[in-house]
Amino acid sequence: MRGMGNDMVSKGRVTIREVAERAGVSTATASRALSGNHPVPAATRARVLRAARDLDYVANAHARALVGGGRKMAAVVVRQVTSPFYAQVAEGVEAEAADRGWLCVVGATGGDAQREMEFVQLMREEGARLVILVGGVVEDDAYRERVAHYAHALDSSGARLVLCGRPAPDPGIPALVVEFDNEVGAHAVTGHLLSAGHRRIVFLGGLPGNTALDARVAGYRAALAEHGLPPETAHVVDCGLGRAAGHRAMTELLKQTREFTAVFAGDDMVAAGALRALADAGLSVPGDVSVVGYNDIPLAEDFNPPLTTVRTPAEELGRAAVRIALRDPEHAAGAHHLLGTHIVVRDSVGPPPTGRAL
Amino acid sequence: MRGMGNDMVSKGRVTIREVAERAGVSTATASRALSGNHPVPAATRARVLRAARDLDYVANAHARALVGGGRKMAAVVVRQVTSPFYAQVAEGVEAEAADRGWLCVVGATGGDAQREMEFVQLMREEGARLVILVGGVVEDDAYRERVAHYAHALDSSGARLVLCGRPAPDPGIPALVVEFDNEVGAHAVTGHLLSAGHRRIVFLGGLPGNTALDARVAGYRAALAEHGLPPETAHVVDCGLGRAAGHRAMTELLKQTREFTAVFAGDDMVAAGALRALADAGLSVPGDVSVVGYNDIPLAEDFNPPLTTVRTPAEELGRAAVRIALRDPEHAAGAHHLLGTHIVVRDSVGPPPTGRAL
DNA sequence: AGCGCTCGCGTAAAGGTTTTCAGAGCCGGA
DNA sequence: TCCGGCTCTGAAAACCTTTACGCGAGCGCT
Repeated sequence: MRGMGNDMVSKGRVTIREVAERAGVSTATASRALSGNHPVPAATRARVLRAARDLDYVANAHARALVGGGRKMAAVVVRQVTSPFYAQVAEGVEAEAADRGWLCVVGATGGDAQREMEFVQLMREEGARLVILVGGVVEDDAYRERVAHYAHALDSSGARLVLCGRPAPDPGIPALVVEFDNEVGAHAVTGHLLSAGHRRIVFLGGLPGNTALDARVAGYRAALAEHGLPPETAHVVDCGLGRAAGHRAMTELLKQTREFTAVFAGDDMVAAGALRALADAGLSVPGDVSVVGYNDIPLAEDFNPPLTTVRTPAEELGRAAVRIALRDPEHAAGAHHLLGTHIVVRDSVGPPPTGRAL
Repeated sequence: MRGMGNDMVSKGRVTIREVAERAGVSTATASRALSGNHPVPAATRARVLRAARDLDYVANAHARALVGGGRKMAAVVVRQVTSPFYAQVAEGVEAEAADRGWLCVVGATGGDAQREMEFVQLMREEGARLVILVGGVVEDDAYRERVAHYAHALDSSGARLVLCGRPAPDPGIPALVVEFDNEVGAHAVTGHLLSAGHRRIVFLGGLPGNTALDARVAGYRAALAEHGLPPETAHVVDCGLGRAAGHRAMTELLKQTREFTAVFAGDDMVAAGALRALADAGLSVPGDVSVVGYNDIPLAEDFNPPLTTVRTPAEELGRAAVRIALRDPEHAAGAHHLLGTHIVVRDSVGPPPTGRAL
């Protein structure tokens, strides 16, 4: 009926017992032949494999995990999968996991702490051995407590917790941190604007308490200071992230002042919104205003103009997270890894318009 | 030491036995109280729940799945997670799955049939009850055979297979199809160009054998024909998908001819590449050439100019896939569902330049 | 020839949960 | 008073695989 050979059992899954029976061995031998955990004579092995193929045998991962105590599964938790940056990180995790035959499950929280907790709980039930929490977050007491709870809970069942782009947990908390060096990236790109001659640079997209953004702001301020500019030169607009926020904040800013020649957007999506707002206001980039972004999302080179930005190799971040977590079994707990970034120069930065530079 | 209360067991996971013991009931009663599958007096129930909370009990999903025969898990398979369209579909699946307490795992194939097969096999082992294959594909014999194999294999263990944006399988194959009506979408957007006055419209991004693209081409041709234009008016460039392909093909085309006033890109990423190529050639959009895309990816409104395109609600596609698969248990096998699309008008279409319209 | 070692393989236990079956206690009706 | 039926609960089986243990046979060495 199914057209798949006369050996198909019509109901229920075929188990290792049936394979063993058909191969004329015990389930123990069949298991050894199939899993390769224990040597088995070639002839026997071939007979078992043959039987398994004939019956279209599929091992039951649950039974296997039950006795084996755990399973090869990694979980990656992001705010939303559709954000280009998070998608790249998730892809990195998935790729690195797949390379080692691990399964990768993704959870989206939408930024909701409740959903994050539920998902971590679910991962505990599922026996995930690696949970990777991705994305900046504002660091308050509730957050610290939550992470401490995750870390201990996962640790007690032998699983690892990795924080990507999140603040380091309190000392003693068994979690790893892998992130980009936001401060040097921001420093570099601010320096790029400074050496193009800009002196009045506004930072668009601050989010006080969010350690990733705070670090970028710090790098921005440091670069300004190193150029001998007084601290009050710094102008940080705390509008948060995302295209809509960038658009709104830029529009608003233009109403208040035009006393700036460059914009450092905290994120490429913010830059996208800002670029549109500038265009709507009849300003040309980089003729009237120069703009830089952060993260180098895949479409940044198609912005108008192509965006000068800081490349944060997001996929590599994901890969590094699983690699590091799986490498140093015990030693690494509490370790803090920083990944390098580099600036990519495109067409959105030019000299400041004459007469407006300081 | 852990600071989490004096009831923490230091080694190993706490099982339902320990919960039962502490609550003074049997494991059967504990299970009933915890899972809610069977009524239990409020007092007993409270005692069990209390014990579980005190011990930080976490159910073992494997044991549960082992006895329950399967588990609430959906798998979504895409070419790559970083493609905006696929990411949105995956997000839809994840969201709909999460709404029902299901787990969602994603697999990326990179377009490799081998990896697709391995992943489906893995899902069989894991006991996924729903596998969703997303994304157009060129339909050859090997493909049809592969899908037939997946469908039968999954069906025999009671799992469902959903094809999103893929060709319908041969009749009798137990798989559902959910996709957008590419033909009417393409028809509509072509009509939009026609009523703006364009007569020489080139379709950029054909991929013969890919049913999704073929359908768009068909809609494009049909709209042309309905306007009384001779068939040879149609000009399809088979460059495939992606930003790079669009850029290359557009650059190439401009070298050969400028006898067109509008471009219908088979996909927004192709449009992104084409827009850049047009800008590089010094052509203005929509002044010299009008451009439309397909899919309405999130950044389409930030293209230069904002892109008129066809909105294919990708997240809804993902949600619909799981909803439909889970709704009609038996009846739906082989069903073919079409989701509507609509055109979204932005600034990339204008009247053809005077003297060049037919 | 005899001893001991290795190899191959089968038996059985273990892993944690759900569920079936049945027993116990209780209430109400006859 | 007795019995039917209902509610609550516990013992035990079942789900499928892996692995520790042990046994028998074969082989090489003395």
